Amino acid sequence: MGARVTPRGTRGEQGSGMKSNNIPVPAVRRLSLYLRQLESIWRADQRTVSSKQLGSALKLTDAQVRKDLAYFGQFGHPGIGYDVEALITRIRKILGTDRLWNVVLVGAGNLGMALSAHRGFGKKGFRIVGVFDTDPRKIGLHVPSLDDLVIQSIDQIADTVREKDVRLAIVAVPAEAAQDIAQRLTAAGVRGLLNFAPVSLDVTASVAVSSVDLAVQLEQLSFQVGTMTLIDDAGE
Amino acid sequence: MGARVTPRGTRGEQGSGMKSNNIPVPAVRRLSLYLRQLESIWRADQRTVSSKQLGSALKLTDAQVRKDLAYFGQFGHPGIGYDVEALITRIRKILGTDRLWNVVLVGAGNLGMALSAHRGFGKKGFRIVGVFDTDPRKIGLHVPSLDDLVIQSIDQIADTVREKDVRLAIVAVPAEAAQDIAQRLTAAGVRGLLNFAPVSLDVTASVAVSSVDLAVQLEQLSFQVGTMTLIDDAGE
DNA sequence: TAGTGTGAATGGATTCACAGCC
DNA sequence: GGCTGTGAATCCATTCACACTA
Repeated sequence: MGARVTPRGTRGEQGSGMKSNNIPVPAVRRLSLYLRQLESIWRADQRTVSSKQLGSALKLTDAQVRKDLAYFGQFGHPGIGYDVEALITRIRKILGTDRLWNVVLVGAGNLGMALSAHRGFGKKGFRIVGVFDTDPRKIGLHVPSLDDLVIQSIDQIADTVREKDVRLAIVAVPAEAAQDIAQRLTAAGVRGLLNFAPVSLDVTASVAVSSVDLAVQLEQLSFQVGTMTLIDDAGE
Repeated sequence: MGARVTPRGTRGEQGSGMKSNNIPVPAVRRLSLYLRQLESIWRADQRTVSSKQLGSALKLTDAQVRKDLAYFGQFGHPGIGYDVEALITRIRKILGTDRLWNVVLVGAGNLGMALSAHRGFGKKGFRIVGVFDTDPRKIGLHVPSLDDLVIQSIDQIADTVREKDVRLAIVAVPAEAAQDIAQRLTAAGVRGLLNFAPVSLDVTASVAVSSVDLAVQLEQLSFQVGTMTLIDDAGE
């Protein structure tokens, strides 16, 4: 199972002789969407699905879907399609969500508290086992949605990470604090960061970072709406 | 200024003879990051920046930065670099954030309320001018962070969109409700949707959609951490 | 010397098209 | 007839390398 994602961006520091089929980054991103769609199809009591059907729901071609899935193995049955339940199981295993992940949340502001209450995480097997903040007025308060949790001081992150075998962290602190928090988290042994602060975090290559900048998302829409209008004006 | 983004995914319905330089989608995404970084550089009192410096802060090559910026015009001065202030102004204009955008927010749950309080939107020129929900117990309540706003019924969306010239909407409702809300919003004339519901929305081609699925983000980290560990085990 | 802008070359990802299977 | 898996072809994005400019 030596699946490896093609590096893109990070220029290779070393060139070992390992071949292994490289999986495109975009294919991995789509894998999550396939899973989400399959779960919806399963809830609709459909037990089998074709690449064409799966693709059209996500606005992808059937060939794209087949190729993506083929990167990870042979899941389909010619003439039949894919077994929905089996495919869900396989994709969960590939993504690593066939087990529980303990997660810590840093930043107990508006966004942090909303994230602590977010039901979607639990459904996918992510459990928030610690909430941290620097504000002394917040430390000690109970987290409403996570009833047995109390907001702790940042200094206690390392202990929690070790005790609860935490590998993922959510960073929901102001931009100025984010780099320092990232530093502390990686030093404590966290392997992946979901960053909501509007800064580009600088971390070791062995730590994965995924950033969501809410304002940037709106900015992209602003651009798209602007250019679409131009196209409309041109009379298409 | 007939900038057009390359379509990817949507197969061409028509083949007009218009050439125009196609801008890669990834370049547009990076444009927002350049802007964010430039604003940070400006706050650090630096007035000029090279493609190399801008790139290294974002882990991109200098060539990438130059090519991206060149898609939109000639901004740099050989031997000098880019004028930070001028470049900020130009990028804001390209992205359309050189003016205010009125935005509506649908869904007054945990996430919706956190988004209403998010300072990042205001800083970029996005103003929330209406908050909507279906829950009768919420309708009429004041939005704490937006003091002159009251939560309204979904039925009033169309009026607000018309009166306030709203083009963008944030969808923070449960998955089951999202498609219906998207439908109402587009019918009311909204041109771009920022969707937080874990579903793929089906809308007219003239409406832009940007989706953020928080659980999917963690799922991607789970995958990356999993494969990274495999690589570590292999002894790199 | 330091640095941009850009054609040409490279490297990846998507789509095509079809052999093979149910 | 319907559908997968996959090499080959195409399309697109990134990187290289260099002419050119301050």
